[in-house]
Amino acid sequence: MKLFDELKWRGLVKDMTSPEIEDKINEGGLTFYIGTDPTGDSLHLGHLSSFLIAKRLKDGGHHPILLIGGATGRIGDPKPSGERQMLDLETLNHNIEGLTNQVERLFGFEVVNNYDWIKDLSLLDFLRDTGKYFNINYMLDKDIIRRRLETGITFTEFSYMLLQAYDFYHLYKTHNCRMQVAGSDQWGNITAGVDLIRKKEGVEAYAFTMPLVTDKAGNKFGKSEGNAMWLDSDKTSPYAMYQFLLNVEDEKVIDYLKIFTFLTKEEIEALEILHKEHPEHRDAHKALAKEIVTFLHGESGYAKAIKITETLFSGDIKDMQVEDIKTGLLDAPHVTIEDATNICDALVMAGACKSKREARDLIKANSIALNGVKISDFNLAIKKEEAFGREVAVLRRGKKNWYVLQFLK
RNA sequence: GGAGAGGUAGCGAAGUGGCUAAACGCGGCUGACUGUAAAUCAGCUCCCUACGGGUUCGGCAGUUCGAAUCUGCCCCUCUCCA
Repeated sequence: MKLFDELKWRGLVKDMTSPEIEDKINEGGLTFYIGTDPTGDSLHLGHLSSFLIAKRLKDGGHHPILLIGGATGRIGDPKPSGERQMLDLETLNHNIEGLTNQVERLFGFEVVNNYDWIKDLSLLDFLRDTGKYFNINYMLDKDIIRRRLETGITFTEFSYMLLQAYDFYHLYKTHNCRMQVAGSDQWGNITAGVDLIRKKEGVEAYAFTMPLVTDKAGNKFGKSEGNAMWLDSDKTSPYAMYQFLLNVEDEKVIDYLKIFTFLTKEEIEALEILHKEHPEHRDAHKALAKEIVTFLHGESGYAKAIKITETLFSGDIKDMQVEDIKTGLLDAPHVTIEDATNICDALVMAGACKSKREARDLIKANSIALNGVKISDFNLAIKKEEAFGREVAVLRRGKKNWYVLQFLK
């Protein structure tokens, strides 16, 4: 299968600026870029799909550049819901460093920072040399701007598009970068860049977008309990990532295999058959979780995730040995307590609840288990002699939230 | 600068003097059912060391026995006009 057809098959192509892109992609040798603003110090699962496209293109003989928006990050890309909170310089620099290290480690892309060329751009030059190429009506016609006109948009965010267009132009001039790849929400910004290059240089640049990856309900994919699933193992453990992927909706798992893994068409189609015949075996889910966790955290990270999963889901915790519990719950929050600590206090200390009131609510709702046994008495004292090996007790909130209580020696 | 509309819990949205800690929907948490899925059904969802206490309806100051609801000033948003 040719590279472009493969991208199509994986559902990674939404809009293209030109049909020539198909040939360009199949030929190889193109320098292209993807961009991200340093809004966090790690990428998350929502970023991964477009970075993997870049990886696929790289493996197909193209040259990827990652642009980190040190400058554009100070402005904020307009989002539908309203103005962004501006980040201070210290946070941005911290984030840029984190992202750069991560991308170099995971993907091996060349990394550039647009602050390096935008910081010295004079306002007057910018307005004359770039602003003059953009009619306001053209800008107002962009989908994201149109939507924001209802609720309002500052001049600052309105200008974002011009900076991104300028970035593309700059990379064309300095790196002979001819193509940009992004999520579909970036369509307005990237076509602005394509137009700028054409107008200023008379050169055809290319761009294509990928569909936004969503869950079944149409929400952005990659959030658990409202938090992003980070690619950094310090922020989201291999186990947490593994579990998140294992619990993906049945209807979406095959789509995700195409988008997020390097498994071949044949391998994925085989998994699809297995999945249809025995959804309860979750072969597709396991493959998805294995591929991604191994890509991000290596064999050892994957092994760790599996080990913990086996500890927590393959039997009754009551029958476990101390050592298994210790290793199995390595990633869970740990807290040290005294003998006979009250259950509500322990729940708060462990971070399972925000207050004792909430602790009581959860106990009333039959949601709390101590050492595998449901609790109904909120005056209960957690005793050392009932603990595993007289040193470790285990709290569980709901089905999947575990907390380790370590007794003082 | 002028005229009008509006700011209610994470979000959307009722409520226009006491029965309101504030309907309803979404989201979130939890329980049941399952396959650690989805769908469905049920409970919880301002805060708290609770048969109780504390703080809310953009902000401040008033009117009143009593205010999210009335008055004044201020801040913010939207629409139209300039």
